[in-house]
Amino acid sequence: MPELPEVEIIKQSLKKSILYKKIIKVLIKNRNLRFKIEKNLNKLLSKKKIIKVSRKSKYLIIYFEQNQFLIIHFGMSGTLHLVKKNNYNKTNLSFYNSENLPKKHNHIIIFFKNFKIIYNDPRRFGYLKYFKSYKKMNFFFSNIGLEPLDKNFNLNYLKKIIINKNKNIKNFLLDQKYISGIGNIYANEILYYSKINPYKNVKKLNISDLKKIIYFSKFILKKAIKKGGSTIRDFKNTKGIAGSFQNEFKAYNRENKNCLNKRCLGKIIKVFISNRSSYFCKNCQK
DNA sequence: AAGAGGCCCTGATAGC
DNA sequence: TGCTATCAGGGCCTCT
Repeated sequence: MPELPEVEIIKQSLKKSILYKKIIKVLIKNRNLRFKIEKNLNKLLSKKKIIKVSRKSKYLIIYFEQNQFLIIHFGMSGTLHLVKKNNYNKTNLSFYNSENLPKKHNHIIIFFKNFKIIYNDPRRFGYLKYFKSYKKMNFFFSNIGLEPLDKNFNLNYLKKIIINKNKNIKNFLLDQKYISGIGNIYANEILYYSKINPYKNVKKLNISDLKKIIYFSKFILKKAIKKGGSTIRDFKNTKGIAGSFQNEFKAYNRENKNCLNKRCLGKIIKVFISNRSSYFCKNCQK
């Protein structure tokens, strides 16, 4: 569930529980995520107090005292589970209730006084990374583009980044070094709302196209956040917060369904662009 | 040297 | 208590 809106939702719910709390210890059950997890993560994080929880595009960032940082990227299947020590006492603390905790793939466990946080990730495309200075973290982030919710994500920025690029707009929206935070779901939705064909080369986009992309990427991401993100795979055994934006998809996952634009008689088709499924209406997306 | 595709990995589902 | 192929919310790495 991890595009920008989903990570934002994780951030918001996590923040309430861990802000100003001290980590007791970190247990690494499997270091082999996308990148090998630092062996001494426990040593680095034990007794550290969390002073801020934030997000940058699809990354969750935890700030500690003494200028230290932990980022979490969720890959395709990463989730965080918050489990109270006494799990009979159910409170709002839980992001996912402990009884819905997956049995497998609980790779990293971070212990606090009265609860623990578990990083679960079946496919292991996600990872946690520690930085010992803001400068180092900043360097790590130096090659990702602005996210659409950034106030500087405007016409000038878009004009600047598409210069001399030879790429279709679908791939361009997914390329984190130009625009960050958008994943496959929201790329499809943004192009549908903007009425732009995913195959259209960015060279051929006119000013009106660019304006629509700016407007609708902000609009859709904000709306998705408001709806708690999108939950594609059914978390059947989870009573935790599930998103509802999937109920509002206009293009994604709607193959052969009617186009929802007024007066359009087209159907949504599914194609593969660079191995990622793309859904669009040929009729209105030109 | 920008851009396309392969690949990392597990699990769910469809079709046989 | 079937087996196999395909697909999934991401992005790094290699090759051209």
